[in-house]
Amino acid sequence: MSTNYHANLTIRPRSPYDFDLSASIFSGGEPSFSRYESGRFSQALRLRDGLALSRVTSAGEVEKPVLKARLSSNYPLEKKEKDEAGDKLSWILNLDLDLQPFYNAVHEDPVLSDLTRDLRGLKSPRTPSVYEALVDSIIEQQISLGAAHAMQRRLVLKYGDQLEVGGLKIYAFPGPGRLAAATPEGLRECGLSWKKTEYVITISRAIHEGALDLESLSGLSGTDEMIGELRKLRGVGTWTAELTLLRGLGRLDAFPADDLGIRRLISRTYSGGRAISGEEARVIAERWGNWKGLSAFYLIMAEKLQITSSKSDLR
DNA sequence: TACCAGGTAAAAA
DNA sequence: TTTTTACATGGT
Repeated sequence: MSTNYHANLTIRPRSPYDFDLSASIFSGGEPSFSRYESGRFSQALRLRDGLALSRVTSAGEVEKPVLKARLSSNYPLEKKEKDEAGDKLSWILNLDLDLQPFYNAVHEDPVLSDLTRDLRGLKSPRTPSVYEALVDSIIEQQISLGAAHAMQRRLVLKYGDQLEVGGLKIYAFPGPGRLAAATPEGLRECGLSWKKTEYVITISRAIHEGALDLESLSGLSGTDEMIGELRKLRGVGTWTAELTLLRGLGRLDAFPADDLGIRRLISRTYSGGRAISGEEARVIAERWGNWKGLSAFYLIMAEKLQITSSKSDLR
């Protein structure tokens, strides 16, 4: 039996920001670590002294966004912890992102100018760590997203850090130390192929032993340089590196051109349905300048939400 | 029942 | 050097 502590927090995202639209990417997620449902986003946060559950709702509007967060944990949540949780949530939801330069940059593009109007205030989320984005991306290689999500869920439930708060068990994605100590057989039970268990354990050990520091990647100057560093890791190709930078670091110029889903979307919207190669996708994406990755995210969300652009074949 | 799905490394040619 | 092939599971 543990006492639970609570705290409330107000966060002011940079305008414009559509919380419900942006958080809807977490619909159908796992309630015990990351989920959006009925206007509320629940996320387990790893704070310096332990885990906390955050529950976030909107208290404002797209042009004047205000978020209210309620924190729960098994240790007192003072100002320090509240500030820390606020920083983590701002990171995960990308609340400080200024969308205006993106909207200006794609203004001339017939498809995206429609989407930036229909999806105004949409910001792409980030994983709490680069490490989490990398492990997720490795798991997602080649197989369907549904299969990958089932494996990621099993991995978090099995290896993640746990906290029981208010009768609910919450989980944070395991740190490198936990998976460095995992066995191939243990990860294999989560559904990963033998090869992927080897990639994940090797990378986790390198981080745990101090030979690799993914979280300092942001210190490098450019996206291409970061992709080069990530590609040195066994099991990490261009696609995995780009997806990791986009989701884990919020490098919105990183563009996974080889991605099957993205190629399909660009084919439908910009090539009249003709199948295109990764290289062709890369050429088309050049028009989005340094906003290629966020542009891809807008196309993906438009498909997910069945938003059609009158100037494209999207349907 | 097959077959495909947000790739990658190793084997074969 | 370039081209196949094995891999794993969930949905259709």
